[in-house]
Amino acid sequence: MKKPKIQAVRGMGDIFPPESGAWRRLEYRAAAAAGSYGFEEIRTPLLEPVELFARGLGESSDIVQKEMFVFDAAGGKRLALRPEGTAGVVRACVEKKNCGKAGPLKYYYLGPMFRRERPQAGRRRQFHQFGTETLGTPHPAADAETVDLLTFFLSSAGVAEYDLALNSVGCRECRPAFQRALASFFRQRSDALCPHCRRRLTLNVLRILDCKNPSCRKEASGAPLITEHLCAGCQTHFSRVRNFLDLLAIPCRLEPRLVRGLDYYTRTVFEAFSPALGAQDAVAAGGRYDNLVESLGGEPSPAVGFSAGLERVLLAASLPPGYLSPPEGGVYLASLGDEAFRQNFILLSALRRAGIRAEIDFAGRSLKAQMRSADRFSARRVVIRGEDEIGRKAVRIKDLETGDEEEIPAAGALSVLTGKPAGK
RNA sequence: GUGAGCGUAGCUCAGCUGGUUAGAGCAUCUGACUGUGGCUCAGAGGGUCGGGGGUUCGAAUCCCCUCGCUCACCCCA
Repeated sequence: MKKPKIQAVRGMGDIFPPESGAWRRLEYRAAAAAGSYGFEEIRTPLLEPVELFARGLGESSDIVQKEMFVFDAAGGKRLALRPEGTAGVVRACVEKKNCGKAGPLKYYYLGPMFRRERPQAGRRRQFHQFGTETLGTPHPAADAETVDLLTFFLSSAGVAEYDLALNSVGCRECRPAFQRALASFFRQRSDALCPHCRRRLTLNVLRILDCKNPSCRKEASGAPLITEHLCAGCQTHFSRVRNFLDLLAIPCRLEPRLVRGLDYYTRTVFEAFSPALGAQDAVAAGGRYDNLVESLGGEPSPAVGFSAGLERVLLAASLPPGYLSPPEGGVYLASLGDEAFRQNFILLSALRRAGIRAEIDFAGRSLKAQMRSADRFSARRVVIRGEDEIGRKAVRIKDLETGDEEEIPAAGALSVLTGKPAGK
């Protein structure tokens, strides 16, 4: 280590094969699932003005307070790497002034997010999320559709075991009263709360509910429940969402203490946990955000969405055998001598352009070494070409599975190997 | 941001209480009557023991600092 070597940024690792293959397949399944539910892809920038997230996620949220990568751009602008996907999608839609004017907008996104946290199992600084947003409908069926898609995606990705929790956090009509009730409840018991939660008393009472501190937990178990303080509208909405989920026979657990980290959620919230995951066990989460569009400057427009952490999906998935197996098949071209290499090089390109996986040795090594390479390449057949074959205007083709070998005219090699008649 | 554990060949690791040229398996390369794979056998290359400093006659082994990784707290997907 003479020269200081350049290393990847903490929490932002590389993905090599064969894992990269698993990623591609996972992303394909996500896109396919979203597609069949009527969502189309939206791609938004990785960089946004910090104010978007500050306003969108809530100034008091941990993400905004300490987890964003922020940069000073030329012209005094402050930019942030997106820590989540929803704010950007909403910003894009508001900017195009098309927030569900004619029916709901349904978009899915897939890509990297950035949060400056200490890496651990299932948590990276650059991680990847797949999510959907449905803008412009207050209908409870939209909530159910989102949850349905989430469960379909998880099972199609190989996540068999998970716990789906559902709750309603009310709206701006009924939540304040509940928060007051909760605050006065906990204030009477503040001695039993951890220091964090004592601060939460004034900052964000709701979060005391999902504190992991045993003592806080104990107190929280006797706390008033949001579900008993919902206004009529929220109550109806919640029960209709549950009805739709029942119709689809989606198993979920009502969790009156489920709270989300982002401030923009209203009414429905849900979260999927995997027992295979470790400390960071949330594999996907989401909910309704009826006020976000408005608070980002758009016409008031109710919306609902979810997002799944793909690293965690991969960790929680039981991958089918062969999921990580390397590619195989195709042709390996072995050459003996420069002229043989040149002729093989031409054939190589033609094979590849015909869609056949093909490889050649650049190093001019022994035939034995090239055969070994062919085997490692998992080729099905090897083209052998040396001085002898060139003299006869032929090539030898060896089948690596059967060991059979035959000599054919060089001119016919391409059509034999592609299985297509010559001249095509 | 806090805490704990760990950093030895490309990979997985061994190196007891500090002591001769730092090892193994896998991988790679070469060879086994000189143009033929997968098995076997033989051999080779590859490490400033994360980096820096210190203790010592002597350190991969002890101490300090630093960088990195991992897990957990926090929080979240």
